[in-house]
Amino acid sequence: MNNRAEERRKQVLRATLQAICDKGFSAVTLQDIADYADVSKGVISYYFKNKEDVFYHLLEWMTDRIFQSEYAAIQKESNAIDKMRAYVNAAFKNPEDNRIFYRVYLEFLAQVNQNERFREVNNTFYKNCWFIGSEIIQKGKSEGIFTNVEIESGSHMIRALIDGCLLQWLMRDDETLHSYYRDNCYETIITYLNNKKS
Amino acid sequence: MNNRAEERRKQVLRATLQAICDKGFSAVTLQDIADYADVSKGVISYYFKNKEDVFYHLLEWMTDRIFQSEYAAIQKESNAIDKMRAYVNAAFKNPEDNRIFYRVYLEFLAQVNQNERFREVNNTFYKNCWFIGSEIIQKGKSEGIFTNVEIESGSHMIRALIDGCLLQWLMRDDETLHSYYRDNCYETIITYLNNKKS
DNA sequence: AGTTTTATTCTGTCCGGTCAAATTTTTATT
DNA sequence: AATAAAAATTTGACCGGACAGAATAAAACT
Repeated sequence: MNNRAEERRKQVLRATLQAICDKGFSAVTLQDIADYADVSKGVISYYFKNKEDVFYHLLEWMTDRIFQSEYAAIQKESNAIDKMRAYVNAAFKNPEDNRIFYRVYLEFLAQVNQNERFREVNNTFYKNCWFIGSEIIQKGKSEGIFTNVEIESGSHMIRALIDGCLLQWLMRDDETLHSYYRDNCYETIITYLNNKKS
Repeated sequence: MNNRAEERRKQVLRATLQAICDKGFSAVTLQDIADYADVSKGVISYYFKNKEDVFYHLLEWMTDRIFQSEYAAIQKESNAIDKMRAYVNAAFKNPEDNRIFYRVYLEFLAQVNQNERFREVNNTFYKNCWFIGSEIIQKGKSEGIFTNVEIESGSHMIRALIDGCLLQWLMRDDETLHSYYRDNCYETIITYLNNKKS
């Protein structure tokens, strides 16, 4: 069935994610992916054009999952402050899985300069992130807060801080820092959004 | 002479920097480095233990240069606000060269999980960055400003925002955005540091 | 001449992608 | 339902090419 193909593809992508996390982007071979997925090498070529194609679809799948999860989180809340909290929480949720995700995402980021298709996927992801930020700021403005923040640049700065915090957290191999960065990230953003111009 | 050796090493490192920027970390071969440096492959083996050793020394050299340049910049200024401005300016100075630098630095960051020595170099770099942030916040406190910011977490957030902005700037291939990110990064940090707790 | 430095060649390893054969699944026929 | 035929999927051996590092040769310097 068509279903089988879809299942296999997912299986290969999940295997690739784990393989990259363990061995690093450039060290992963087709054989590694096949081993992690418990299939033979030929299966990968059967369902994907080539290795680059596997990576491309993995990046697409990952960034889409991150966005969907973050967007769903803010939609559950009704006011701007809660939405902001939910946004940061979503970015930092699930420490163990998240670490794998962002570790691999970072490897992709490094590849973006060498690969036009990766760049396009990432640009879409950025636009989605900024969209979330814009929605929150706009909601805040409609509530009479966040009055001194520009929507566009504000949404850029929000994502910059989230990414910067995630990066630092990723680089410091200490699980206790997870909530530290999550909470400080949130507090810092709120302070920035709430600023009263002097 | 010893001098000649030092010169050759620098030459190889500079070539490696350029090669990684053009071709990507994992694609760079010893032959590439030799070609960029206008020497033969043997030279590299003569001055470095192996390819990984070249990369290690390059990372060390790069992160040290970034720190030295940023630290020198804040020392030229006398008050906290000016220091902060100088810090951000230093991080964003020299768009073209900087792009190469940070592009390659990003590739190293992605490798950090696979390489203990890289991780150590980067940890040192982070500590240096946080040190700069701490100095600025402390100076501010001694001037009676930045009163509501903790020194440690504040220095973490400052670097997180700088890195996040640099990352976004790097990913968006538009030279006009350089001053946009530099200025917004600075404004956002100052807003955060100056916050009046309600 | 002897030593250091540079250039070239060699060698063993590994990898991505292919493909023909084997296996499994689906469809058609009786 | 049983069987046969066809289609889809899976396998792993294989090939050509690329690379790191070693070995060797040549040149430059002292």
